[in-house]
Amino acid sequence: MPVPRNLPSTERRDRVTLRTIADTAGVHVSTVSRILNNQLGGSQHTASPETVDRVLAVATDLRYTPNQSARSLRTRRSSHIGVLVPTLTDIVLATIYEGIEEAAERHGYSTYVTNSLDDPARRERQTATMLARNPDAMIFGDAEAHGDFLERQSRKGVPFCLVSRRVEGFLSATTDDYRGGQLAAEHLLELGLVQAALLSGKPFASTAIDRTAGFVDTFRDAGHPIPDHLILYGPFDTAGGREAMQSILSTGVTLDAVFATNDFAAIGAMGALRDAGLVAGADVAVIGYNDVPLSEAIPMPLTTVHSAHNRMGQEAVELIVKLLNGEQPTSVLLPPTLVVRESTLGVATARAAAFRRA
Amino acid sequence: MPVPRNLPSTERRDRVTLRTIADTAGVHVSTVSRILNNQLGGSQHTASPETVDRVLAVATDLRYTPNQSARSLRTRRSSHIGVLVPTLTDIVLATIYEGIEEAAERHGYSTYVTNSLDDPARRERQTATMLARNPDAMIFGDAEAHGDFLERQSRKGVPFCLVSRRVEGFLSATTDDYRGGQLAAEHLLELGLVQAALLSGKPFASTAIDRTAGFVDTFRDAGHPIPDHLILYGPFDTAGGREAMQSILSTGVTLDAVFATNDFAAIGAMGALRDAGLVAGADVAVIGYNDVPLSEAIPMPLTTVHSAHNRMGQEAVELIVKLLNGEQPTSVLLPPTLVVRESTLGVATARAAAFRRA
DNA sequence: AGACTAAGCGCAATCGTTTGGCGAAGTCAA
DNA sequence: TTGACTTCGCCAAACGATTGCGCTTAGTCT
Repeated sequence: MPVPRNLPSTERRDRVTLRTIADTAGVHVSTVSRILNNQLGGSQHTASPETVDRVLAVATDLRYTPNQSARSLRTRRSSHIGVLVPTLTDIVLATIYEGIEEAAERHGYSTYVTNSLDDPARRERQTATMLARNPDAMIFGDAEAHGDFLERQSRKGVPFCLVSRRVEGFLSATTDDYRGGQLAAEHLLELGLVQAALLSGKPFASTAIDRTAGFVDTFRDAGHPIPDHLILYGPFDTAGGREAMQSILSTGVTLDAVFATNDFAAIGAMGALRDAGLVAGADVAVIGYNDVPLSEAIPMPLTTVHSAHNRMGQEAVELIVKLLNGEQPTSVLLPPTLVVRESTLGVATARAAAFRRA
Repeated sequence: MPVPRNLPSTERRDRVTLRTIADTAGVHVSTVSRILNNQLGGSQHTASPETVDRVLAVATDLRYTPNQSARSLRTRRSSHIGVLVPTLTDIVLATIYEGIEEAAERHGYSTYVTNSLDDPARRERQTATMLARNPDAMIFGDAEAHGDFLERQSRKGVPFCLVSRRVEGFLSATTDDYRGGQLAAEHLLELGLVQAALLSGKPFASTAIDRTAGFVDTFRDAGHPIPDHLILYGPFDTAGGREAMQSILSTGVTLDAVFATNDFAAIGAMGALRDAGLVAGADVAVIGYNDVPLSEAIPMPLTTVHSAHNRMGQEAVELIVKLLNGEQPTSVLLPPTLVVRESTLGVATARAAAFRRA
């Protein structure tokens, strides 16, 4: 193998600073600074058009890039936004983060992200680390419904907003998870399915809480209340969803439908149904949440509730930008939509067929 | 809804700087600086034990956190590492990034990440943005086998290393993908399966190239060369894997096995087999790559090649740290392992049964 | 012609840290 | 007592950018 070529260079990279530009353009450093910054909103301190052109030419010629450290030392603004999410290995959060990044870049901010794994101690540590980097603002994707973390955070003077999960009284960009739960429930009820089990999520996350409430309320109002023992909480991934479903099935209940507050749990549940000799989509309708790419690509495409995750991330940044501009934005609540696929469509048909046969 | 409480605070946050500490401890600012930094490697400039204690006490008392901007303005070191990946929504890259983050934090570096989407123009832009933030080093997870990007990058004086994908002549932390391809092939050959199709990945990524080569070479050497028309390239996710498999099946070939260079493509392929009335794992063995969590949780658990993604990320950072310490590290190549699950185990048995019946 | 205005630009302080250099005091030996 | 060293800590100059203030000069008004 040849010698790697990407070693640190010893040669002193001749840095181009305001001074360099000032000297070659024959003006003072402060003039250059003003020209480079006011470019758009030329208000107070202007320079003659010729000077502006000359300086701009020199700047682009020398490929000037401002030293962010110097700039933020002086201005006390960093143009950084710190982002905290439960984990980036969850495609939903990763997608939200992509949206955040896109919007941040558009507004001239750069972001850095870390994951709290929903562990309070870790969250404290990560937040402290982020604050040490002097972000102009922060975005929390891992807010918990209870606890005083956000209270304390809001006393630190760094503005922030929430994304994905909301908490009453704090600015947030989320989707209407209660409505999402309703959509799922209405769909099942329209199909005539009334015996439902529910795989909820983390009990401290508004996403799980709201989706569950929307679903449960709708079933109750329709006259088909869901008994408590058919509602399971937990951090469900595919394996977790499978186990949860198994434990429900092991009680011997008869089910028409299962609603899981995330697609991976739903996929796991489908596995458990299969293990039990039931056909997901024919014997039991399965409905998930999030509409991850996988859910339409699996052998039994999954009915699910779609949310605009990328968009949500972008909205969070828009809120932050408004906040930083001194405006008083209000929380954003995006509408979810139902995506109907095979995993819920076969059951009614199968029932009808069975009925006819009988 | 109550008024959001996370608005920017107007109150001037009284910053505690070296000066604050110096004043309350009754020493000079430079003394404080030295004490806080030399703490470990007290070499030239020492302070008396009493002074050290006093200053340290004051510092922790006032909860001093150094101003990174000022520090990096002065030292020309940012303690930042820039990371570029194809996309964070791929769980493999997200896991690698988590490893990067862990190791970076351990070494006192912080990271920021963006995704290039494997788009050359975007890669250039993102890299420029990152460089403007003066990283001490960079990590590229989206290296392409050809092109002069890395060549040009190495002239910019910012050290870097590659992760996930390797390129001859550049420092990298990867797994032995050629070996991984071999493992997959050997497994199938041992099961007596000789008619294989191959869903390769992006033709410019060393991961796809090497895995493919390892697999193809092994089959060739065993006397069962794989015809070109059974090797498909493309950026395959689940849907893509499904389509690719369909197109192969539509040619009417008989297959013993399919090897996909990523698990999602493999899952898609299983779907296509099912559509064609074939049972994955019984009629056709399916083997994937990466061992993502989903692969063991699906109804037909997937045989796959496991790589230590988190570890790989950490190794990349270790390389960077060595580089920054002036050492000349050599590339890291982690060994993959084969994880055998049901998707390859039923075929031989089914054959034997069929044979007995005949 | 004198006074006043405003455009155009330079001056210098400042943000918080780091670090080479230097001075004062203490230690030790001769 | 003196000279040679240490030890401990202060001084001040950077790093690169921003910004309030004030100095020119040219143009306008009376």
